[in-house]
Amino acid sequence: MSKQDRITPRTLKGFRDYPPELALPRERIIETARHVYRSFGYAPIDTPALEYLEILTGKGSEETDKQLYRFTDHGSREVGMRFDLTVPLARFAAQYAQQLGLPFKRYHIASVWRGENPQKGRYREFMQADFDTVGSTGVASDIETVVVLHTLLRACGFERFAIRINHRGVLDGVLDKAGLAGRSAPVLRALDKLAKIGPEKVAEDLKQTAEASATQIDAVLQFASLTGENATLLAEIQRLVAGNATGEAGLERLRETLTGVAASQIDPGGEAAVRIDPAIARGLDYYTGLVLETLLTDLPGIGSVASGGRYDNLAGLYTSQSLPGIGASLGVDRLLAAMEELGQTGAARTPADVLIVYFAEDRLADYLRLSATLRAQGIATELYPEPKKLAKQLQYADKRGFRVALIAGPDELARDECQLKHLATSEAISTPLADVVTTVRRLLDSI
RNA sequence: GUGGCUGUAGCUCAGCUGGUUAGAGCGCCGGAUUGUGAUUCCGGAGGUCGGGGGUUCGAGACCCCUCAGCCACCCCA
Repeated sequence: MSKQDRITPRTLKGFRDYPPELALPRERIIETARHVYRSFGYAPIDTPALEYLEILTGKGSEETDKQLYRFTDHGSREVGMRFDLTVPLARFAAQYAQQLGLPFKRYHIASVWRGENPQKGRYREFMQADFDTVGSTGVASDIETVVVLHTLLRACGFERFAIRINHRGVLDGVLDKAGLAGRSAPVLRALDKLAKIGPEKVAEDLKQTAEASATQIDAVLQFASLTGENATLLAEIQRLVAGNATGEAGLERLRETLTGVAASQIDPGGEAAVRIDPAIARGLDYYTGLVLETLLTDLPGIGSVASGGRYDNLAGLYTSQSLPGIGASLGVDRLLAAMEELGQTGAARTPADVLIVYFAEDRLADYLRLSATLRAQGIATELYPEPKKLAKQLQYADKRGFRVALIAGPDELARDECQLKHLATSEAISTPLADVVTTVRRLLDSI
């Protein structure tokens, strides 16, 4: 093939490749999410990447409709690629409601697609790790959602983050009292931008998109600009929603949620990580109760890495059965981008801990036996594939991020021993072959 | 989708108002060191200047188109 005919290897805008040093921490996030979700009793499901177009359109917001990847398949069906995992859950729950039984708790870790312009932490193909409880309206599920997110972020190695929570009922109450009840969608959308663009621009926005009066704008901004400790906020909000049933109910729910979170003892240091934020509204139309977003303290600009909320009737478009639920979604690839930016991805390019040096060509059987012994005890072990010179193999071990090199040349083998070299400190110790597993394990534990 | 900035070696970047054979640091390969990597010394390889077209005696630089990244709008994970 001539040079001109050759196809340039490249990836589509907004789509990315994951080399080992990225795929390794990415898989770690996925495994952590899976582990945390399962520990709370959520069961895995999976659904197709492609759905009938009618399943997907008109569900998230008009924006998601615009971003939908859609096409006609080979059988002339109008189809679309899922843009989140919540809509497929709604379809799934409606379709199998009879067999599933309620409440139904599921997690779903999979890729979704949105045709929007990419930025850092914002891709056209990205993975979400969702967990939801369908069929329960109790506050316990609200509490659990916050607790799961907190546990998950901690398990991913984050200490500095804030789960910001709010309640749509409170928002509705405030809007109702201000006489803006019918215009909640544009108002909430404007509110959502408060932290980013400031009160003046939000006011302008409210005036234009929601045709709000000066008094109305004032009422909304006064609410959204509230800051302080959760207890203070609860009291302030109480004042603002007083006399409005929806608002008071929402506030009470928010209070119960915070009390429950405290009882869950996820945050022994206090309430710092879970905070009421009156400006959190969420653009998605289907939320009706608790709404939440998670921001990383050291990288707020990348946006929410995990968010969600309560929806009272997600499956209403597919079934007459009422299927309320609550859940949240971890943005796996956004969190990964944040970790990259913060230098938290690590440098390892191998999942194995031990590299066995292929030292003497005629001792391959010994090396294979040693490899098998270590692996049988759960120690990930790679045997170098060729009897190249020692320096080469050690260099390889170092570059890939192995922690221990096992060296067994003719001298060591003659004494039924091997050498274990700790790559980071360059310390080497000798150990009898019979003890190799315990010694390696001790070495790895000490690192 | 709209607008702005950017795109030079594997990586980070330099390259003055267009002027000979496009540079640096790091990395990579080889050797000093045929049983010990990451340090030191010596040598070496590596560039369609994102891609295509145009202006010009001459383009990495200027113009147009295109692809990609980043940022903003919008929206969100």
